[in-house]
Amino acid sequence: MTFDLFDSLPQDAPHAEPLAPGAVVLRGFAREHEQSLLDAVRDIAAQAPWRHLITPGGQRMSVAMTNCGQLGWVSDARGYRYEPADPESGKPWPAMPAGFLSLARAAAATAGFEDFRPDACLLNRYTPGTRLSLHQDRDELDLRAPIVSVSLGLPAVFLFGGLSRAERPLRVRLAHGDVVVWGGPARLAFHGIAPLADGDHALAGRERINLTFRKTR
DNA sequence: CAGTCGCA
DNA sequence: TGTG
Repeated sequence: MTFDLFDSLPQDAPHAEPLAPGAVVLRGFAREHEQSLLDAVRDIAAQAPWRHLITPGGQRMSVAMTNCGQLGWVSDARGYRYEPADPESGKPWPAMPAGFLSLARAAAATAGFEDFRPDACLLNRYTPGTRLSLHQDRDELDLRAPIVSVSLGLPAVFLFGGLSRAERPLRVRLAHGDVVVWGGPARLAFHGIAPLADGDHALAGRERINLTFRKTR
């Protein structure tokens, strides 16, 4: 990886807001697809219902999760891993909608990561009070590929830290339609979501939906 | 044995 | 709220 997003980005992506080398917020990037994205989320949740996973330490996560794509992220007493089927039903995860794939690819390319081919999409549902404490996405085998994260519904404060837990994270407000991409030198950055403030979104109601695209292998 | 997507 |  020899590129630097601080140098390579802003000209062709006017709404790009660099967070760190290898990390950028694309403001409103997903907005034109808001309705079809939310429709697809409903459809996925009808096949693989939202559920609260248990951490290896035995704690119930406040975020409700489901997945689509070839593989889905799961957590239980045995640890974190990617599974080809929903452990609740034994059925394969719902297919990744074509629109999800093209949006994730376009966002990655805009951020300087060409040819992103995610094989997993984790869907997170936040309601007021829900949080996700600082963590790294390190269960993927292919760390060359970036993470692409799409925000829908209520706004949230995104915590974006460094490669060590001790570095104080930036606090960035993410609104409906914003997309964050991080990879390269930022691929293993610690990140999280502060407790969600109450509110009411015209399309999503009292919820924030986050789509996180990953290439796991 | 390392790490801890949560907690004290 | 930062750190183990």
